[in-house]
Amino acid sequence: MPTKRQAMILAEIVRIYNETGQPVGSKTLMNQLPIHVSSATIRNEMAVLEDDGLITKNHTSSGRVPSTAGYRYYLDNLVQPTAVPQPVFDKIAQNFNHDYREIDEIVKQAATILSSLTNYTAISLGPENAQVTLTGFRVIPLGSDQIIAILATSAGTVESRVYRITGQLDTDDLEKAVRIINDQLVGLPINQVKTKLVTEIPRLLSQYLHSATGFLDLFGDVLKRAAAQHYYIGGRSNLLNFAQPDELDQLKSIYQLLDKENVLPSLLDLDQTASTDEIKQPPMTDHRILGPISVRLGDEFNNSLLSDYGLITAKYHVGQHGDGMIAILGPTSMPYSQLIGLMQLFSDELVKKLFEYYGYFHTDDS
Amino acid sequence: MPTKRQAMILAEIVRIYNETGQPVGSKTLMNQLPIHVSSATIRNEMAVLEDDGLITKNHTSSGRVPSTAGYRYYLDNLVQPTAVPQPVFDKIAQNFNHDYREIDEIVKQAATILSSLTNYTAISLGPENAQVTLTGFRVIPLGSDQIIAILATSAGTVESRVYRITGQLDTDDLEKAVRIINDQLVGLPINQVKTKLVTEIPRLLSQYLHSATGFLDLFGDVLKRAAAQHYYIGGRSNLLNFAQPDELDQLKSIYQLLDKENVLPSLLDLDQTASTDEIKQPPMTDHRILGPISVRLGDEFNNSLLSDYGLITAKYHVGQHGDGMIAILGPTSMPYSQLIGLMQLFSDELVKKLFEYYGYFHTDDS
DNA sequence: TGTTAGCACTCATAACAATCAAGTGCTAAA
DNA sequence: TTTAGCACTTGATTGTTATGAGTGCTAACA
Repeated sequence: MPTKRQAMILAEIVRIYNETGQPVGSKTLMNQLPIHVSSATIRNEMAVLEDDGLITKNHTSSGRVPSTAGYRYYLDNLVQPTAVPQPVFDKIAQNFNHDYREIDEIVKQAATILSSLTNYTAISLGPENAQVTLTGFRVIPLGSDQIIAILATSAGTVESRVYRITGQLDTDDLEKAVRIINDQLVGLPINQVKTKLVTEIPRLLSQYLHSATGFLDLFGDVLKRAAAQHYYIGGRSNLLNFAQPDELDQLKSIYQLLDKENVLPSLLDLDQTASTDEIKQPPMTDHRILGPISVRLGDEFNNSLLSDYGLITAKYHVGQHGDGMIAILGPTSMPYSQLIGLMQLFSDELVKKLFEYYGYFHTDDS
Repeated sequence: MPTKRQAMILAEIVRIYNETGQPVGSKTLMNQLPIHVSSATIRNEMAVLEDDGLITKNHTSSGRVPSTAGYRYYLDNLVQPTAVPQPVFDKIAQNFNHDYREIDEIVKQAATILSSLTNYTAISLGPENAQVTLTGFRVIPLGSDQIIAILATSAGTVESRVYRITGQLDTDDLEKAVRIINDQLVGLPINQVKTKLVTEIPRLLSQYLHSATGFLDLFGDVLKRAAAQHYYIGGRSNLLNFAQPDELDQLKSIYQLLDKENVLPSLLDLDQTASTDEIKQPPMTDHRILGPISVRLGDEFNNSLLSDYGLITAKYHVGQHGDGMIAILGPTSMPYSQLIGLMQLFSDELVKKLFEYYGYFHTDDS
């Protein structure tokens, strides 16, 4: 446990290292610290901090750099969120000042704004709710051999997709099947819909239809799309801002990681399995700081590729419409105090915008 | 104009430089060339090639590297497409061996395969046809204040989107408007639909509806989406394979260029204006080689960012369904002979796959 | 006239030593 | 407990030298 003065020095090292990007020496600290002690005293304190594993040096005679453990301690105990400057606030308000027709537009825009404000890579996850129910399913024939399937949920999302009918299903059968789906499944949470889809529904359908498999595939497909987590990544190219030129290979792997579908939710501990199954093991080191915002650093990921990266996540809550998340991916060394302040404000603004959207229509009946 | 032997030397320089990435010296050439001349002779020939601007050297005593003009000459006169090896062919066939439900799936998959085969960034543009006509438009109410608008074209694409009705339009008016659209516009090419939409249609609608603007916006929006060029970029991260570590800034700009919507078609000289307006100026240096494949190099782009890049494009033709394009973006120095051979084969396979898709349904009525 | 051997020259690159500056650890005194 | 002082370490910078790949040119040759 560092003393108060040691903690102050640690915080100052974090601050200066973040500003300059250079290791911090005892002299620099002496000039910057509010207390007046000599550089030798600071050196002694730094030796203790280093013994505690909170700071390291690149070589025997270099300044000190916060270690991952040092950042961890800083984030858990020392960081103070900074107020967001007015121009930034204005920029957020301005960029969010559109009428959105889809939730996904808002979510996507959130990632874009957040990345452009921070110059890091931003990730946004739309609001999700385990209580989302199926509110309707329709199939409309288009021409002779195509149909469009439309599925609506209580979250206000509508998923539509075109399918080609290969002749196994005629129009009467389709209508019957759709009626069965609506009678049996509307009003149920998506999870229950999924389970019923493999238990009761096939039996029911086969009583009325010749061949139900084609239809089940189709419905299952639209359902999967409607229930899929929607996330967006903004400012991918910002990873290049702080990448080490000699680590291009690693960078490439990270890009591929980001592009790989559905890897992200697992990275964020929002693994899909959590919604259907019990949570098998507690999430990894989940150091809570300042309400819904948490930070994951380097070795706390279960992916060694990210050992030099940090991820700031903020969960947000949109009333009965569920929870979502926004995140910033950057180097381990980020201006956390500013970013955490920004994330607090930004998630509030996002929630407002989402409520505004949901406010237009009634989620209960529809 | 280089002599035959000079051309042979140029081709060999291109080949060796591509394999090794190193400047090519006279001795190396002496050993590799099929003709038996001394290195001094080759030096003399190289001096001529350098005077012609076809090769350059990094410093006074280094080997030679093809200049952009050298590549240009090579591509226009010397390159010989290589046959695609069987394993590569198998991989294409294997990766294309799915049933696709949408054209866009095929187009996207094409970019993915092409990038993974070449380790460069691949771009695919779906088939487009100026003769595509509107085949139908529908509006289906969902609940009390949402509708889904569905627009189908003769190209087989179906565009659907959800809109929120703000109360200006009641159901009767909507039905009327949809009927007018179908009566007046179905069967017309998209371009004509667009022009009529701002000329006759508003008058017609206003005769029957109280306020037509909301509906017109809606229809115009879906139409725009349906008529938009669909392209996909695969293997973005491959740009990192050959990027110079000291040019990360440039790389970042290129990533942003790729992410910027609709910049790509203009890059490919398929600017959208070309389809509606007359082509105002002839496309830039469009050196045709080997049928529908052409290559654009460095300074031939109207973007200085790409001065070190090359773009191999192949136009493909899917019968009456229109033309599309696939492209590979890589460094100026690429194994052109192999890549051109690959592009020829690959675009054929893509066309096959697209015909297979279109074959399922009849484009004339539907 | 085209080709070749030979040679001086150029330049990038690597290896090596010398120097410098930043910063540390430790000791002894206050 | 704090501080001044000092020896020591290390990375970065600079200058020097050697090496090697490759060129351009000249003169001899077919």
